[in-house]
Amino acid sequence: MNQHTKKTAGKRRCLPCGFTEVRPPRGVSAANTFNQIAAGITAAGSVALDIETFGPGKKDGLNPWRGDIRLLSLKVPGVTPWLIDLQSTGYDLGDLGRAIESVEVIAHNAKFDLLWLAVKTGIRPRRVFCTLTAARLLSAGTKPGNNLDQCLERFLGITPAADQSRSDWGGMFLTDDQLAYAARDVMHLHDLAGRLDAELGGADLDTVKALEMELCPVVVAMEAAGIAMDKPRLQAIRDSSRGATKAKSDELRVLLNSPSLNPGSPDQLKAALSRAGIELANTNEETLKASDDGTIIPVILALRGAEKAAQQAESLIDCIEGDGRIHGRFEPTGTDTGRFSSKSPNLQNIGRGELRECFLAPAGSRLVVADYSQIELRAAAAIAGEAKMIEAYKRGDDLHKLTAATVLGKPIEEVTKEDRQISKSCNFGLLYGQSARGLVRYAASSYGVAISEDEANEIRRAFFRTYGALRQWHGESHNTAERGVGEVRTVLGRRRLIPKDADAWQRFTALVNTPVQGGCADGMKRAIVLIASRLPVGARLISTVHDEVIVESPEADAEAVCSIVRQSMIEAMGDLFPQVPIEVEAGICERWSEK
DNA sequence: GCTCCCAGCGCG
DNA sequence: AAAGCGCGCTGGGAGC
Repeated sequence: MNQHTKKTAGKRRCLPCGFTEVRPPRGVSAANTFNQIAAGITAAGSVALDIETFGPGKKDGLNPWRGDIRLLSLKVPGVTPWLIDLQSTGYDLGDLGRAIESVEVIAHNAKFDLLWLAVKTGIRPRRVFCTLTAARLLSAGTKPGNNLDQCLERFLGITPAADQSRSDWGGMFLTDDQLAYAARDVMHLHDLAGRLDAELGGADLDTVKALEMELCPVVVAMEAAGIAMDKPRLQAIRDSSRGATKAKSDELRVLLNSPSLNPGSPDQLKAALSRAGIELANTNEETLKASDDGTIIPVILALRGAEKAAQQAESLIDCIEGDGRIHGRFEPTGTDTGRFSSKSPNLQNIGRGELRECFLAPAGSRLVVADYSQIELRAAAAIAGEAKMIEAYKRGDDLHKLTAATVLGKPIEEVTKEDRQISKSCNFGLLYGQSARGLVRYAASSYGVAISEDEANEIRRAFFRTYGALRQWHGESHNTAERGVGEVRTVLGRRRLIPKDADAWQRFTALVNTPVQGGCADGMKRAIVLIASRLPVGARLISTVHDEVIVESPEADAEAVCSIVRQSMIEAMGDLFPQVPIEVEAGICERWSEK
């Protein structure tokens, strides 16, 4: 019954909705309480965990380098939740921190909570069950919504309560509504995790679940580490790009005789071009290039390029934290296929030019940059059982060149650079169902190679004549798609559901794309886990871009780290695609661009 | 002032 | 009938 009494002073308060608030008055240590909670957690063997955060600015409450944790909510089965006001207790949790590190942590979006804990308290749990990750693995390819309320409702039938997540968690006193909300967030996590775990097992997703849960703390460490930036260089790029943007805009306004034109508006640009006698369906790069007049169009393209660079440089600068580093977020389950997505900022679309030179190793360190060579093509060859490709890889041939030779019917020594470019676009486009028309467009816009549709058609036929197993794999996939298949899996067992309303074409592309792209993502993730477990003290993973990883290493260890990374990548991917040799290009550099 | 969608474009 | 796949960010523009 004393659970239902409400004390206004002192460090513990119990309310009818059932939780224990830990909020010692100033100058009073919370150590004894922490010890008791630690004992409870250790005895339970697992703890459900959630934090509430706040910050001075709008989005600072989501950024551990700019905001603060207000509340740490902990729950073990059979005990009312503990709500710890870290603004009262401070971030040193002593034995409680060690207890949390020693048990399994259950959290919804565990990566978020773990990142804050790592940055603010140094607590780094290793065993994790993320209920968001579990829900996403189950729902990949569909959009049911996987936030905590939606999961509680879908998996446990619990109806959502008032959402307090966006309330002010920085106030002097937290409201009863806020505390009730925080308690509720951890209250059902054990049940939810249990239910999700059973569903994962029932759907044969145990292997991919194990991988993702192992990956979670590794990604947290990667985000916490961040990448060192050359800020002055970035500012110089921003300024010169802004200058170029301004100059090109002015030039364009004169050329088009429209002083008030906003070149950033596709509508306005299209209208102005029309007045100048250039009629276009839209103003994208491809369309512009197709009607290149040699005067106006190049200005537009140059403007767009400068604008993009200025924009990206500016947004990178804004993301640099007090430690001089960018701590981007990697989302291991951010895509339908199993690839990572990246945000805040997106580190997977940094231009290959001077911007990459701004990512560097601090003094005394080196970057070890490693990427898989043509990994998707190798995976496709393995999946389709394409002996011709596999044999070529085993011989160490240049596959793009080989494809060019066979498709164009030339001896391999007569293959030109342009031929190789065309076949490169064949290899990567036709693989996923690209049509002849698509090939024409792709070759033109990506490689600057002009071919006719007839030529493209002939190339396409020749490609599939050469690689018969690929053709057969596509044929089978078409048949499966026509039959209305509802899911597709990678070799590791990762599942992508195909929406009920998908047409046969969408099913087909999902069917050929996911095992390749997703399978490679599985291999990369296995490699990342392996690398993290093998790196020497002082070296750390700092980024990944689909088929590439970056490790920051003390200069003295760089060579050793380089071989660890290369070996781990080959090993991890080779297990999934043993039919085909895996090649990794790894190098040591001071800037990302130098690889 | 805010939210939403779109076009456009960077990457693998 | 026609169709490469997978992302996130930005500014413009519409609507509330």
